[in-house]
Amino acid sequence: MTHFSPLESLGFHCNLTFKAFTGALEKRLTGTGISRVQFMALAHLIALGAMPQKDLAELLSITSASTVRLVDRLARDGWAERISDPDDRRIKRIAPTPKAMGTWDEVSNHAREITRQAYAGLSPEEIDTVKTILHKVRGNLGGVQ
Amino acid sequence: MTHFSPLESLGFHCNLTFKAFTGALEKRLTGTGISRVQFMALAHLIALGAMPQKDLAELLSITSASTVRLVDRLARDGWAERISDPDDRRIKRIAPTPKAMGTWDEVSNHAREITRQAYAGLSPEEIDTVKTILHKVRGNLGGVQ
DNA sequence: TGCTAATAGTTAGCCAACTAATAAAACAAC
DNA sequence: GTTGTTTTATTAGTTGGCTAACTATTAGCA
Repeated sequence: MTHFSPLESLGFHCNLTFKAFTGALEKRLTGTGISRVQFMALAHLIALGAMPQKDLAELLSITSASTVRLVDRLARDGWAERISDPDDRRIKRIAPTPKAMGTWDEVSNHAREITRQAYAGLSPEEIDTVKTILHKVRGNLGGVQ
Repeated sequence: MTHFSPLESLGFHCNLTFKAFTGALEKRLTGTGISRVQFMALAHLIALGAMPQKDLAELLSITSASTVRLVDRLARDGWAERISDPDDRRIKRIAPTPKAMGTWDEVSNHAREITRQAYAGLSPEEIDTVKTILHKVRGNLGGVQ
């Protein structure tokens, strides 16, 4: 019986590729005062507008407990704020600040350039194929689709 | 100009898929006393034998500082030990313990079963295609190959 | 109406990654 | 052979995941 080879595992390849993306993003974000995770949160908040903390957690695929800390840091750094919902006092709606919205065009351009760089020499069909197969793999594993 | 859509990003898909793998692995490892990261470290140590801490760091694609803490926990839990190299006293060679080697066949079987489960309904060619394209993407991004 | 369920957010404690600064040892060059 | 550089491991502090236990609020139903 042969042992498990981590270097051949598709999970390992996904981890490496994810690290390549995040590494490239972090490199470009240095000096902006926005961390990679804060960037992803703001991307959702600006694309979809203010939303309950729970919705943000689902979009980011993290727990609500982790989201508390994340929103703490976003608020501390002036990128987002908690707004109590008058209709349901359990809910804190997370809203991007004017400061965040004002710089977003410039900042989000980094992500678009990384995407362009990552896909160089690859057809849209190839990228779609990868996404489709990864989706199937997630389905097989019973994780997030 | 359209904004960045995180949900369509290949990096995001890779993160989700990686989470699906690690989630499945963590589920199967409950009760063994081995964490997912400890599992990956042991997989390298048992496949290749004892090695300097720096080599382990490279295989896991983490910094040497992170490796110190990881090996601390491996040693604390009795899965590996630091052995000073008599020829170069800077080096601590990390060796799996007999306890680790004794249970590895059984434990590593979990990873093989997860791989089988993940690939259900997919041809080996499709898996290879994904690995090849992800490799190209990493090359484009200038990260770890 | 009032008890019970479920839901949203928080806190606390852990694991695991990172950077920056440091110590110790080995190597290299003069 | 002393001095300076490089390499290996460590420490300290931050970020960002997790689970479990908790509070506050809402919703549902007898």
